[in-house]
Amino acid sequence: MPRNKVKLAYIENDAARKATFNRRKKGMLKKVNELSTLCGVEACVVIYPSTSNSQPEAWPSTATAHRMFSDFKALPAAEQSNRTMTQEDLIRLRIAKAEEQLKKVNEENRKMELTQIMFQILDGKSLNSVKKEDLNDLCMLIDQNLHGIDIRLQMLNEPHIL
Amino acid sequence: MPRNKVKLAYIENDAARKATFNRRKKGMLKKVNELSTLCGVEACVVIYPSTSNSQPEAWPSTATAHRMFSDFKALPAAEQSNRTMTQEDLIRLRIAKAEEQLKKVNEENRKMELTQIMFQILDGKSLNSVKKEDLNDLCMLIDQNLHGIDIRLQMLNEPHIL
DNA sequence: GAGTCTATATATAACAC
DNA sequence: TGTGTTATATATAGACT
Repeated sequence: MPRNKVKLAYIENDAARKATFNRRKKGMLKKVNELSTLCGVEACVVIYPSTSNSQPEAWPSTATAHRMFSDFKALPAAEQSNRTMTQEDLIRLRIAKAEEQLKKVNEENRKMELTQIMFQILDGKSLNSVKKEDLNDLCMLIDQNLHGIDIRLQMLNEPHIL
Repeated sequence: MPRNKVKLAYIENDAARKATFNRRKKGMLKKVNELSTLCGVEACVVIYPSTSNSQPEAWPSTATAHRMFSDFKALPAAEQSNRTMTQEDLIRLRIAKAEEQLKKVNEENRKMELTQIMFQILDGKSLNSVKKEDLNDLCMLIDQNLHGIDIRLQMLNEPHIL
């Protein structure tokens, strides 16, 4: 914007994009803090650098996100006069969607956990150390992975497929 | 900051604070979107107005949160745990927000329903037609209303209170 | 309240180191 | 990479509608 007006589009140049990211991240967080201070609200920002492999960044902190959630539960129910059934339906829809997301997160976590256990076993760890409740799920996961390996072997044996 | 330089502190004046909140919220979200577009990152903001009884607000949309989660899947296992907690916290925050709204809607609907029944009875409708499960709540509501009437009668009888 | 206006405070792109 | 400098684009406080 200064010196040159910048087109609002993804910056292809790596160095320029990184520089802009750092500059603007700083500026944006300052804005968030000002809003927070001036207006007496709690604000929380999370950035996921989807193209790089760096960690997601959260402000002011992950702990704050936690606390915001706890505080929320303590809120007194306020008077709302215009609520309708239609609105209730919409809210239920939102809850359902969010719960679905939550389920996905949990499933993904479970899969990660089991994958790690699988690799530990492939690396020589004793099966005795695996929790009983993990074994069944682990079998399924290993089956899935074996299937992938199987397909690759087929492709190696039949190079014309490639 | 323009016209006058504003001191970075909580704005006591209600109207001014509300106006500033709306103005700056808009500006801040624009900054977040620009950062997102220019640098190819996913960003998410939650604002929790701790002093008022309004609901927390989240940006950008549910759809974006979905996509953020999908991107997240592709990351190596070691980096997952940190990200997951933040993501999960945000989703839980949204669920809590929606559930709180839902509770309000239900309470309000229930109260309106009972109030209608109460007026129908005052209008001569038989008590036999009232559902068993409504009777208890109805009594409480009527008690509340009678209490209000009682106080008004007292005030009429003792005008010096006014 | 929600817009519009306008003077001024800030944010920041390019450059240089 | 991370600074600092500077010219310019933006954001926005207060006033008015």
